[in-house]
Amino acid sequence: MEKQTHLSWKTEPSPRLVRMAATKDPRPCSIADTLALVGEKYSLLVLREVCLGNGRFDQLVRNIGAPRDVLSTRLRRLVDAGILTKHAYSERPRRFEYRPTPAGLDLEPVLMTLKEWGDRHLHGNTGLPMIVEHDCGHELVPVVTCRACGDPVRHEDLTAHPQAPGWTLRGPVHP
Amino acid sequence: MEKQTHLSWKTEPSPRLVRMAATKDPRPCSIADTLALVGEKYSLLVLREVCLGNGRFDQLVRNIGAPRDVLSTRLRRLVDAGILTKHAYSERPRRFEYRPTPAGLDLEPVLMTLKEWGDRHLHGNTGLPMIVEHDCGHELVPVVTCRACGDPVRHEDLTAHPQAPGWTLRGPVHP
DNA sequence: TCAGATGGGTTTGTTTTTCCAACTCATCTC
DNA sequence: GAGATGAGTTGGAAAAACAAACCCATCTGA
Repeated sequence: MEKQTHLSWKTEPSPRLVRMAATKDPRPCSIADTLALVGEKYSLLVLREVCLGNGRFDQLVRNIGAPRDVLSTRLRRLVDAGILTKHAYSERPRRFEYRPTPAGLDLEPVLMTLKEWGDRHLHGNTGLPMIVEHDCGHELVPVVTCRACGDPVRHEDLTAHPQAPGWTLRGPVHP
Repeated sequence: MEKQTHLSWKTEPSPRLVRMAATKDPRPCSIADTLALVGEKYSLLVLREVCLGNGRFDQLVRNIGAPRDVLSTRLRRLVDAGILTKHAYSERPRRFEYRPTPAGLDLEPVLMTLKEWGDRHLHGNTGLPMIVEHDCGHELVPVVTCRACGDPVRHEDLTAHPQAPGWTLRGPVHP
């Protein structure tokens, strides 16, 4: 798989084995691609605030607890990525508010699943910092289901079909 | 809300306005708490590999493209957090494999929603790097639903009920 | 009227992380 | 025994995060 390097080793400058550092072509993957956009520190918290309607710079600083300069970098990136837009809510003095685009709102499922996990595993479902109510009248407990059959998705029911070389093709993982 | 600082300003050493940097008590939130554990660079990709069954150090290095030292730090942290376990798959020579704990597997919904977003918004649902098949026989397209009513969750149907001060209580965000 | 506060950032200097390449060490393979 | 393999660790340079201060236009209250 990394065979091409074998041929050149004999004549390489380095006299000892040079083992490759992190390969430059990692697995092509939508998860990685998404995280490249929103996986930096604070980015998803920005999205959380913005989805809650708290899109002003000082609200973000306060509610997230991020340094102002970092926040300002993140905001630029998220706007560039088409996840947020910048709205002027006042001329004279010019003041702005960040809001989610439709693509940004499409990231809410990520926030919900993160919240679910934290509620379950970090807060034991008691004394939750925030409760989200669904319009059906109940507390929202998000469940990921399969669009085709509607069933909740369990790890054992999944098989990965990688489209690129270098993948291990597997079904259930647990022994 | 930050009123306590008012009184002391007159006598503070700094002659000019000192505006607080990132407040030290950001919003208490399960999303932030979860990200504190798995939000560092590469952590969720480690989980991806491990859920796919590729839990050996060199596989992780190759498939993720992370520096070995960073990976080794991440692995320690994820094991400490109870998200991974380290299994010896060979004595003499001692060799290890990382596997997800049940809590780790519970993070799969996060991976799925991240993948969905990337598939939709970054790859236009064509030429996807990986297809996951559900046991029902169809390609898995994860949909987040409300456990109580079973309906897909839409942003407009949510209302946040923060349990801590400093929150803005809102329903639908869009104007 | 003007001292100070507010909103939305940028600048500057320091501390942490990341990154990369190389190194280790025990074992297995040719 | 020469070299490869797995699973890391080490050391030094580069990049990011951090904190505090600064900026500038506007508004506010005494």
